Amino acid sequence: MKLTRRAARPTLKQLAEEAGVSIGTASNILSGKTQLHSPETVERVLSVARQLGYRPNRVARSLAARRTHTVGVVVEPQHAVFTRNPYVTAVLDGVVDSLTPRGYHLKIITLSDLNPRTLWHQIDDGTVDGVILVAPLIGSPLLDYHAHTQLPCVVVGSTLPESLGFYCIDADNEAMMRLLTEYLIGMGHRRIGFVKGPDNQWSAQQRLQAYLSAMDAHGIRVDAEWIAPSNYEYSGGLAAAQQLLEVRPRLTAIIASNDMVALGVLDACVQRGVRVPTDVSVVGFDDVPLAALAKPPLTTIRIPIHDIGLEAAQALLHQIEAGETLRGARLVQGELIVRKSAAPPRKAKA
Amino acid sequence: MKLTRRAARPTLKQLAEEAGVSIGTASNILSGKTQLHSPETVERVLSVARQLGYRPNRVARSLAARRTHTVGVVVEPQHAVFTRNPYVTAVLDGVVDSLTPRGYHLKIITLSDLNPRTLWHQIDDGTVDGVILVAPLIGSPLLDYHAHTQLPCVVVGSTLPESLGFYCIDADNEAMMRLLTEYLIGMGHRRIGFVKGPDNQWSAQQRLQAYLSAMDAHGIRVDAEWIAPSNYEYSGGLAAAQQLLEVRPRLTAIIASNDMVALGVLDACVQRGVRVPTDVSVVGFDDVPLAALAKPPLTTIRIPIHDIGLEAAQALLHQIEAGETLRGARLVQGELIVRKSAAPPRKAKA
DNA sequence: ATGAAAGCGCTAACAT
DNA sequence: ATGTTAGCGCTTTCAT
Repeated sequence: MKLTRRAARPTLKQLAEEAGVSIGTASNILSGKTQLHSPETVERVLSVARQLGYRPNRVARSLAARRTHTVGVVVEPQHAVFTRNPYVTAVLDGVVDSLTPRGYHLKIITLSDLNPRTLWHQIDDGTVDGVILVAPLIGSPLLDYHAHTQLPCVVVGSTLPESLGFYCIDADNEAMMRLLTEYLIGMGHRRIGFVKGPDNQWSAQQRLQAYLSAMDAHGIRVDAEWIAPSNYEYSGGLAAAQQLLEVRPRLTAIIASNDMVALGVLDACVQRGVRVPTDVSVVGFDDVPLAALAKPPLTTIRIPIHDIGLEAAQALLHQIEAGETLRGARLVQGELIVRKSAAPPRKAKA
Repeated sequence: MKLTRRAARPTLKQLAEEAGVSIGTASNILSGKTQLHSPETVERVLSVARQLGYRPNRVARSLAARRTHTVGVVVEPQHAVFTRNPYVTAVLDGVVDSLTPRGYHLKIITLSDLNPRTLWHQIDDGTVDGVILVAPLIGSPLLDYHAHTQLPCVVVGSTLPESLGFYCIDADNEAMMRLLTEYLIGMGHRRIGFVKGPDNQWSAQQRLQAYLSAMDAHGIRVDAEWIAPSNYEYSGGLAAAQQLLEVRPRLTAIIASNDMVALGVLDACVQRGVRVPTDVSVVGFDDVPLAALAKPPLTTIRIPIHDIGLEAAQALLHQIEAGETLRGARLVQGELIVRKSAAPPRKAKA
């Protein structure tokens, strides 16, 4: 047990020398294959490691083993502001919860530009064993994924067409939006407005279609002016509601295609003295944490976003470790959360 | 220009052969040192790279160059739920905005346990060039940082004692809380309650002290029951307010030590029929995006969290690239944002 | 049970 | 201007 110079970080080689074993032996023992060696050797190596403060260099390990134990979460520029994106944040939480206990690490890949020339260098650069694509957009170069890389991948938050060859985990947007629309219809609403999301979001399209088809199924003609666009954010809800509140005769309900938008709609109502739900019902989608805190508390569809992130990471690790490629879509069901922002229309009440 | 087998990912060596140059030449050219070589060679190498779909293996590059171009953001377990932590989220946004344009990558290091034996393996494993410590807690093993690693580091969201040897970027909690308290006092409030943050948060302690000393400076005796604890979250604000609303004679104002807590306080008031700001003034701290959306909109202190994250990343990159070690604290000033949740006490009004 | 040796794919001297 | 070579720190056969 002689004194060790604490100059630079010790390497495996130094450790092995100090312990009087070969570098291969040290490697085995430190990566858990202890049953291959005699108890005394194991003990000696471990104790020298402790004493030296040895820490394996994960970069070297990754290079040699061709495994990084890291997964990348790829975020489109449009989503990259976490502060405004409770959805991405919740997915991230789920991913972390799944990765951490399994010893995997997390790299955030925020695409600065979508230049197809450099895009794949950022994603498939050898530093990750697989990636999670968060809500890729319609028309995104990311959809060309399989033409550019073999990296295991799972998509979250967008249900992509089968033909693209992805494995997607997402809310069942259509079923859930149908449920929500029919909830309102069942209450007696007929003149129901809709604030749609960005045209380049798959989920936005699916939610819109489901609304449209539910209305149609109930024989309700949807006027073009009942539909207003938004950016899926608070500001978009605010603006959209200004427009929808002008419609005459009045809409009795407004479906916002996500909660942030619904919060904007709510505030627009307050600003114009429109009472919710007395004058107009407002509902959201996702059930982000803020939804319950809204005034009034938002009736919405709860999507288990955290669990989706969790499951996505699990599916990815499975692909990585089993070397098996998943395909198709896993549609996760949500549930209607009835709070205070929706009520039967006044006419029906009276 | 013959056909290339698209079997496995091409390596530098293959590329070099294909282009008829040495591996060193190829390396130089692909890492931008093009002026060392003849234009024809450069062109040839680049074109072969394009044609082969060559992507450098960043792991190998990192090992050889001993630079990963990656920074780690270290998050304590207590903060690790992004969904509930607008502060961390905002810091992250700032960090990303600073890193991405500079070609650095981001690794999220969420500590699962704080076992001092394995802690440093997670942080200093060769995969990052430096780290940002997000709001390390009082008593955290992270504070032993410098005894365990030489990795460049900057601390964000905690102003640590100088003696610990860190470079910290943080809000000037004391000055800002003094400002806030004096704003209330200046309005005529005397009986001002305080919802403190967790005892293991530096910022919480600093904010509490500043409140105490501001009150003292104005000759106001603070009763122990005017102070309630919280977890810095909505739920904590809710609970704390229940308690503070019982104080007799009544408090005329409540300072929440951050915005999430203030939102809880606001809701507790609503639940008990206490009007804000008519019956009691409520103020927050941080100015997270939700603060403006609260009912009523929250009077608070704006902390430029995003900029703090941005600056932290910049300071870190500076240390990494210049090899220079920073120390001490950079205190960032905020500003009072007057909205609707605070007003003079009724007595003073009448 | 242990050691020796050949890489993993790249960078960076150094040589030419 | 280009090529050669010695690693970076580790994993993993393959011998012994």
